[in-house]
Amino acid sequence: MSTPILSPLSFYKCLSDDTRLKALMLIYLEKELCVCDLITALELSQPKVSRHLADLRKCHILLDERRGKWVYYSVNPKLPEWAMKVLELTAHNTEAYLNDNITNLNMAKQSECCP
Amino acid sequence: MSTPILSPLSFYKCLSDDTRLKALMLIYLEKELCVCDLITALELSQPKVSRHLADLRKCHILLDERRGKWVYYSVNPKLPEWAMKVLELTAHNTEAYLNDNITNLNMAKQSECCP
DNA sequence: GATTGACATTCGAAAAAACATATATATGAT
DNA sequence: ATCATATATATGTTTTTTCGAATGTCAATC
Repeated sequence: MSTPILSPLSFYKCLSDDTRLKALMLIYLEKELCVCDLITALELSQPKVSRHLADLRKCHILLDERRGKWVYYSVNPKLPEWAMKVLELTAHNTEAYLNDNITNLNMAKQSECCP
Repeated sequence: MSTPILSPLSFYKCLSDDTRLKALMLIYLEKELCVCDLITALELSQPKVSRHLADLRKCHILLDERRGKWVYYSVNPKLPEWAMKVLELTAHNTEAYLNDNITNLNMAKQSECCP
């Protein structure tokens, strides 16, 4: 029954790293993504992506769900409304920042990573 | 004529420190504050406050204006609209986080720091 | 049950950020 | 000119964050 406590400071600390911010924006825009999608979209090593996703998970911004071999990440719908709106504003005003990654992601979706 | 470029990453890096986030929220809520107000409100040393204000100034989130002996800081009205809305959402949803500092600030305002 | 694929975690090093202290500058008053 | 006050910057140090590489775990398949 308790809503997860998310201090504004820990929220913004999560957004203050390039990998975390981009991963979060992509997941927000796509509703959910698996780790292999993000590795391709961000062009980063698997441990690096995984570590930053863990940060976002630990402060309850993201949820993870294993389905078979893959782990899917999505934005926690229980996020405070103000935080959700911040994500919305950011995602829709950072096209240039995300451009390359979205291109990579679309290519990833057409390949054979995850179903 | 050019609007100042503010990448989402550098914006959120500025918000990811306790001193900077609180100072920015207080300045946003009060329209403008001088350094001595912030020293009292945040209960921090002068160089520490000054250094973090400089960070916020350097990425164009804050403007500074000297009036006599005092330097007043305010939110840059040329901030991108999405960023301004993020400040609005944050300021009005972090009462508990700012509570003590607002109390301190009101006491500061009644004392003899700046006019 | 051994292996493979997808992902997570640990560890030590390197880089970045934050700190306290000292010093500099700018303004107004004496 | 000198001094006090308000603020900024510079410097050396400590703390935090990030990273790559290696290793561990879990589920599916052979």
